[in-house]
Amino acid sequence: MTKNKREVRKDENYRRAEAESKKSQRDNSDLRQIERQRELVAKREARKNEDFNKRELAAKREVRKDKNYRRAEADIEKSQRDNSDKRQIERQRELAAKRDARKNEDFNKRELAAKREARKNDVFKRNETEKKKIARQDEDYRKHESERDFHRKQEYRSHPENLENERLKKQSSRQNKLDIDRCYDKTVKSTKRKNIDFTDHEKDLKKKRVQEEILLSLRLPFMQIRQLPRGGQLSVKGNVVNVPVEVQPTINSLPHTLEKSGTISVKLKKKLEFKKCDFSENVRPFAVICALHYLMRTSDLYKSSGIEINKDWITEIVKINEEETQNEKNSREQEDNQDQNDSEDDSDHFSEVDENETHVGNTDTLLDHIPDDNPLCDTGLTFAPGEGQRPSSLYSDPDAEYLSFPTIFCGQRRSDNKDRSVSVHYTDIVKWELRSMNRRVAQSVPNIFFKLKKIQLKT
DNA sequence: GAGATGACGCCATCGTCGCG
DNA sequence: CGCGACGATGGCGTCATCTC
Repeated sequence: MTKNKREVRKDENYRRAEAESKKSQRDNSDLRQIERQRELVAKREARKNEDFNKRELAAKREVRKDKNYRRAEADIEKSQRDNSDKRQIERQRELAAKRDARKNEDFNKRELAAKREARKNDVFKRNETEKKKIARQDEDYRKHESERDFHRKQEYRSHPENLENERLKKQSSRQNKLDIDRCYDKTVKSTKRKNIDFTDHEKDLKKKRVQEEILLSLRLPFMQIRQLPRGGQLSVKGNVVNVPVEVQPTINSLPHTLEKSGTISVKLKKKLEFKKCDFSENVRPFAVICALHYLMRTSDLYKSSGIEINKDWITEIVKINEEETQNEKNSREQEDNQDQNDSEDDSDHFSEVDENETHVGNTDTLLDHIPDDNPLCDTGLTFAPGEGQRPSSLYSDPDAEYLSFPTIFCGQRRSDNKDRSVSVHYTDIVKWELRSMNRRVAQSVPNIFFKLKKIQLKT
């Protein structure tokens, strides 16, 4: 076929006819487009060729020789330069802003540092925490805060590595605490802790008369204390009988006087039927009830006993106290001058007054009321505490000592051996208490005997 | 086998810090 | 100054181990 065509093309007529038909084809626009695309592709291919590039550059150089073209080019460059100027300005502005920001940062830093310094101040810190506390008193705020914290924690704990971190932290903190505890116990051996127990107690319980103490005790340790024939040493005979006592009837029958120093005579009997009374002393009902009120407020042991005090009386006392605090302010200067009077009071057994009650007016009222109280002294009140109660064993009553001697222990338990990391034997505690700076244990003969019996029982 | 003890995890709360 | 974020810490329940 091809061979035929070649041969045919040799014929001139045929060739002309072919060219003409092609021409007519090219006139067709569709065909032209297709051809143009083909040309573009071909050109692209050609540009990849360096020679073609060189040729193109040369062509451009030729074009630049034309003035108009150059002017146009310069204009373009100028506008580009303007753009770059604008950009520069922008950049400078940014820099300035950054500088400002940095300055602000510095300022902030300084401010923070100042705050940090301020927070080192205890007063400031206390104020801050106080504020937070006040804010946290609000129910809504607390709810909100705990919810927020809860969500935060949940989010935090969703990552296992955080959880692990938390665990490790806790572990190390516990270890630290343990170490400190052990070190502390090795060196100080918990005696200091006991010391704190003692000094924390309020002073007004220290100076209580024997019988006032008995009236308040929830337990009565009955024991026979005798003077030995030679030398007059005291000894205890037989066992200690621990009797639980109901304080409520005693308190109910005590007159609720408002005078602080008013005294009444109280006799204690083993049984009401008996004629002989074992103890007889003048007692200040005010002091007794005040002490009971204090014990009820502070002591868990007394709170659980369920004693009720007349509330009306308390409110009246509170009123009086408020008035007295005002008076106290007024008469504080005068009080210094009353030291002589106080020393006189101390020498007089019956007018022994608590430290808190050293007011000008008290001595006066005491003097005023002595004649009034005298008839009471004759009749007096008689109690038989613990009558009809069943004695309980010292074994089964671990709180007996605290309840028997409220003036020594102020209704507070000693810290338990469970709370100490090193257990301390009862004898060590007794030794410490007897040797303590505070002589109240050493001066209480019944308590010494009580301790003796307890140790004998334990061993 | 019962209770004592220690380690641990989870949660709530608190004090402190940073930011707007 | 007030609020939110954050870390420290205490309380409580649980489990494992020890002791009698």
